[in-house]
Amino acid sequence: MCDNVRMISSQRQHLILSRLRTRGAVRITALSKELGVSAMTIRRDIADLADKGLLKRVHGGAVSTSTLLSEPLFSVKSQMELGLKDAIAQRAIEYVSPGDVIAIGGGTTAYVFAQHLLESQRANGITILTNSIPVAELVQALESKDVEVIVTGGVITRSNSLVGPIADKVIASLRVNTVFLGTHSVSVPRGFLMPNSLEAATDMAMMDIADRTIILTDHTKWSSTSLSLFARFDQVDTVITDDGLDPDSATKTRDLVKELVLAHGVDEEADDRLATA
Amino acid sequence: MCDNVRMISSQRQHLILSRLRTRGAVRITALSKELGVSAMTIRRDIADLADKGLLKRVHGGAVSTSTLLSEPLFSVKSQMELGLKDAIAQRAIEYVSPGDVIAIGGGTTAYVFAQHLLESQRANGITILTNSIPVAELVQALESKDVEVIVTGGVITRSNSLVGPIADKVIASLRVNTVFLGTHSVSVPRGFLMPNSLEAATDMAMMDIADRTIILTDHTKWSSTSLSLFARFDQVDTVITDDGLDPDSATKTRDLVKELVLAHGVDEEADDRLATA
DNA sequence: AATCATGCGAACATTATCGCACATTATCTC
DNA sequence: GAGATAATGTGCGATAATGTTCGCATGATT
Repeated sequence: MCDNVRMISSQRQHLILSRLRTRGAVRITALSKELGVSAMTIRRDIADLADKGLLKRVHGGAVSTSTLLSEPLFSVKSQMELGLKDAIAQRAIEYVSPGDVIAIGGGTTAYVFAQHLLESQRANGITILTNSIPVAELVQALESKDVEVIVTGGVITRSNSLVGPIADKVIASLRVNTVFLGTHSVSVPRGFLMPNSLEAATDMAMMDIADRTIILTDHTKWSSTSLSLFARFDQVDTVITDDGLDPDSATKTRDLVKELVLAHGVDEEADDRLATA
Repeated sequence: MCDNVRMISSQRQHLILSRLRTRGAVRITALSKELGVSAMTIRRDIADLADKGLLKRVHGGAVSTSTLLSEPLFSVKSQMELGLKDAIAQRAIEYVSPGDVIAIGGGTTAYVFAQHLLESQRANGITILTNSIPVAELVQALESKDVEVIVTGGVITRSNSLVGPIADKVIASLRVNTVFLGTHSVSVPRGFLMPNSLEAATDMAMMDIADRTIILTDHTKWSSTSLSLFARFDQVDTVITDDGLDPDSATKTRDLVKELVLAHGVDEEADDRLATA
């Protein structure tokens, strides 16, 4: 189709890595067809990248060495405590059933949750409402799935979330089973806070239309603080965090929220998913 | 673009860097055609810039030094017929004034237009309403100083556009000076068509809120056809295409539309023209 | 286990790109 | 304007990237 265009080799290799990050694995035949180059060229590209240790060669293609080593859609920040976010995401998936209509907010934690969700079987036939551009693009990248995505619209923020009156109005006209939100900080006993008051308002709008609210947040958020409160503890059904949370905060939080889930810590078994690919 | 005007080296080098920022990589052959200078000159420019550490030379062109870190905007499809789309985009920029509120639709042609617009000075203080996720991300990625972006929301399509009743409703609540739309096919004398009727409806919604409608489309669209009509010729103010359009279609189209602009494109046939001239 | 399909990689063919040396053209200076 | 100087274009052999062929290995299927 686009045979007349040739990409620079580094562009190809970059795209391969990009695919690897979103899909975890790539096939040589598929890449060859998609990029309009011969399979041999793809092999050579993959060999180069393997020499640099950026991926792992397997029969028929390549898999990523460390799944989430580099995250294209987010800054370096998301590389920290990635194991924690993975663990949290894995637990959160249990709260989704096939056919559900869910909402997913902005931020890296919610994004990692979306990644795990879409790789699992629970994503079958679900509908996702989101104000996060990365989440929307993620679903688009995995076109095979039976997932519908609705984007809220609104003004775009530095963190690639959509906020403002347009977003709030769109959200208000819809309804979802469960909303999954990240948070910038947790304040005991006040609740959950965001640095941006517009984002806080959009999160509130999402909670208003949801039967159930689930907060996804790693334990470091307990020690930071922010400007705008978007949810009190009694408005939240479940808080999912990791077991790095100190016992004192854990007990205090458990008294305030209906359910507190502690996902098991820093794990390196992220390669499980890749082995099957 | 302005092939008959010779740019001085610093202008060329500035443009190369600018391309690099938006696309992540440039190809010497493409730049040579686009700028109307020999490949050797481009090589010397790139060598200069590489000496200053402003880019990295690779076989066939150059890549941005920061391309290793982030390049989510690039897609293979957007490189097709780039010369034509670039020429069209450059002409279209003239229809934007600082401070304008404009709407930009989906598709690669509109995306390339957005790229050029944001590189130019005309983007100062403008507000962009778009239903294209790539366009929205583009503005975000460039950290364009003085540009506000509003995303329509809606259901996401294969082509990363947002459509459906939500998009239409959001659009209907706003108002813009000018709307820039791509099209899948041009039918003389019927009008402009899209393969997806939801996208057609969203394009119509954008036209409804705009004082002026401008269609951006390369000449190949005259020879294809689609399902859903979204605009008749008399509803459109300006059609911008490239001079690869055959004279017969050009005259017929000129009779139907208020203004037809033929941008001087650079494609395969351009070599023939240069050789004979 | 036998068969078939697919993927692999080495060797070679092909094409595109590179960069030198030099010709040409533009630009500047007086 | 004439000459000097810098910038750009051109031809060509060398080089790198990519494509192709084919024998062999691997994985899947029955």
